[in-house]
Amino acid sequence: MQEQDNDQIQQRKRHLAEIAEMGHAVYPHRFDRTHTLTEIVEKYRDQAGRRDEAELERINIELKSAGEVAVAGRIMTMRLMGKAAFAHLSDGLNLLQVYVRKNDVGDDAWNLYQKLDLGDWIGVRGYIFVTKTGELSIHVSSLRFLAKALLPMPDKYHGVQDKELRYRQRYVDLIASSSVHEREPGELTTREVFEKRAKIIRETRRFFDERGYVEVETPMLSPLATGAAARPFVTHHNALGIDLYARIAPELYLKRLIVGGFEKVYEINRNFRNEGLSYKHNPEFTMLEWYQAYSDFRDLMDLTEELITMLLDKVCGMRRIPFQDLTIDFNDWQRLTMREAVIKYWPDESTRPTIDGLMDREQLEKAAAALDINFDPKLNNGQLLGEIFEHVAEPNLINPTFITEFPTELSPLSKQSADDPRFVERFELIVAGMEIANAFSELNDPAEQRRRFEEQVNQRESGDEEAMVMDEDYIRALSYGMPPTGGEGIGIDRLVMLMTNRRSIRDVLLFPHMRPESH
RNA sequence: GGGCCGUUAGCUCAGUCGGUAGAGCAACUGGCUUUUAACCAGUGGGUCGUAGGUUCGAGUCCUACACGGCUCACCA
Repeated sequence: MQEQDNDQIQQRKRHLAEIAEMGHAVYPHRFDRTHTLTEIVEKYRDQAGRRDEAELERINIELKSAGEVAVAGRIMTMRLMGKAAFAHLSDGLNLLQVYVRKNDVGDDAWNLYQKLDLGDWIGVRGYIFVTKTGELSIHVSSLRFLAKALLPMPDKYHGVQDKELRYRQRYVDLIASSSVHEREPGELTTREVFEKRAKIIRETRRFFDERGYVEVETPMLSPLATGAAARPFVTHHNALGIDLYARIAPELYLKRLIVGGFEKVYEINRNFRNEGLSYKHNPEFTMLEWYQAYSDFRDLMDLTEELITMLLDKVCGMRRIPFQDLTIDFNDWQRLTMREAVIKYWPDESTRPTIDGLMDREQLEKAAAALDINFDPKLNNGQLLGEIFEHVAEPNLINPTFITEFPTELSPLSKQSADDPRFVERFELIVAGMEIANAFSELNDPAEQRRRFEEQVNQRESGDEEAMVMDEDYIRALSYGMPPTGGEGIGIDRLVMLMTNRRSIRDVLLFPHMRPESH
């Protein structure tokens, strides 16, 4: 707006000045509606549609007798025909046509109408009718100016195609995508994506609330960044004179609450990780975590299936959903151990390792070499198996699959398997090649937890910046006794991606992180 | 960080062999009282991402940079 105004902006400013000269408030304070546009559209949907003349007349007499309504919205299209005009108003979700006729609104309103531009906000009063082409409309009797759009609207047919513009100026994307004509069948508008996102979170809360979980809030800023393997953002607290970290996970705080006697808690909130951006990574992302006493990871698998199928039923209305080129079938839940998955998806018969081989250093290195994986020789066996799994199996797991039997080295907060201490009681849920959930039977032995932390500290000292740090207070909490507990985290953004068929996490974040604009 | 692609009017996009910039929407003028990607006639609108270079001449070729997209790496 600082740079030189183009002809369209100048024109719009002129129009605004002329509206003011006509005596209208150019930024009025309120407008009383009887309905939202969506309410009208939904209420009278059955009346719309092409009909013969007599039938149409009957319907319109009936609609007119119902009296006037008052609605408001942003002007998305305008068609002027001499002394009458049509326009579409938008409430962001739905469009409703209005019909303005000079004879019916009078000269003042008609003159005002001449000064309106695409994108302006107006309120109208009038009665509902159906046009001869069958479109539900409002026959306007009076008109009120509500606010000006000083900047020109995007192409009404194609909307905003430039992804950078869509992410940086989401408001423009939201305006334009509500009326874009060119859309794949079933493709959601930007607004609809975020309505669905809200519904997913709402229904998730309801799910846990109904089951007696208590929603809690734990620190977003804390003196230690723990609970996950990731690099943190650092900030400084002036009054205390200490550095604080934006949390990378709420895990250890939530388990302290289990120690304190909460039996079931959950939290839906942001985590922050100072790492790269990708189609499935954003530096801040929304995580659902919950913990429940007297449960183990098997209970959590069942609950996860229940939660996600409930969300699909309510949000998508089906359990077989399209995702990019794939179809994901949420009626088909698989359970595989990590080693079984590696063997199942191993690409080449002649080099395929055995189940036992995947626990043997020499065999693991041979397997990694066969896959051309460049691995750090400092990796331990568990980490190497994890690498191999991610290369061979993860991208191939399309339908929801619980991967179990994680190596203990990869899982410093999980309880070991009762019959094989090389593994922990943990699963990850993989869908469409993405990690959606991660859960385990929580390690509640403070002595063993200390040993695991010490291993992490050693790894950190040998250069692994993502290894965990020692958390003495957490050990102290566990020393007061934590009952057997299961805990899980679900990446909400990725779940929203699946349920709205969006390939990039940026498409399910209203304001994704971008490099700042250079001016 | 590497590779590939993109950046032209407010928006969506063309631009041939290097020869001085095009369309649709939007805007402006006129016409039109049930249109709907309204229509008909006419008009205006450009530092071609930025900075250099090659050339008689660069939107077009070369180099660097900026921003973005995709992808690989990283992110267990």
